[in-house]
Amino acid sequence: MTYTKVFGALADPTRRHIFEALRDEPKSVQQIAATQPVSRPAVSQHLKVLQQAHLVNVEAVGNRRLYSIKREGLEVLRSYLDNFWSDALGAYAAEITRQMNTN
Amino acid sequence: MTYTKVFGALADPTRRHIFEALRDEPKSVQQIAATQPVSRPAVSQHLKVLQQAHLVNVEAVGNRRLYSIKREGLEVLRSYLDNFWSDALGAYAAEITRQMNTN
DNA sequence: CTTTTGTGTAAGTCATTACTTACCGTAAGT
DNA sequence: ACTTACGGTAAGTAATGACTTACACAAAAG
Repeated sequence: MTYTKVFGALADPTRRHIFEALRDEPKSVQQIAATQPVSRPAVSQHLKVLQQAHLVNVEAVGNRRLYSIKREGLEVLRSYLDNFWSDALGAYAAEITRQMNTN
Repeated sequence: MTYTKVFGALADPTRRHIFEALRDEPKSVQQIAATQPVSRPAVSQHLKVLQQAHLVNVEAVGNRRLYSIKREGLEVLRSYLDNFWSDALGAYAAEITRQMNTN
């Protein structure tokens, strides 16, 4: 369920670009929308999805709302990768692991 | 573009389950379909998507087609995570890194 | 050779989604 | 107070997607 949210959030190119735009510094909705080819409400909707995936944080500052990267979402992703091979490590998984170390 | 394919492929729960079902050993379409709540053609279609995302391999063996995990897709994912912070590391990214090491 | 098994693909349907414009409330500037 | 700036939400639309059944074809079995 959480995986679905995170993968789904990053699956859309526009949404991924918005997410990446926040990497260097927190930004307001307008600041983000100015660099994106979609309307301002569209950006708001994307930010909502990113928020539900625990990929961004919001902080209301005066008139504006500053969005920033939140670690939690990406950590879910990393744990998926880390757990993929370790869970119930069978013969085939071991074989793959061997390939990973070899190549 | 590649990111879109991989994230999109793993965003669907059914497709993710199919992918995970291949972790322990290669399986035929029927073997997979037997454990999944969707029809056999649906599984075929999911496998096609996973293939295009470089997440699975196919090998025709006699009558059947054995699907197996392919490393490439997940490696794309891992590199996305790894490059996320390191690319154009700004002040804010450094701050996040500090948080990651602190918490 | 005929039948069965295994799988991909076509076509159609229903739900989801990414987008737009229009509208509303709230905070800041004059 | 009035106006402008900021941003969330509603409503509608066009595209995408996940699923089904029906069909086609190759390999295995009889």
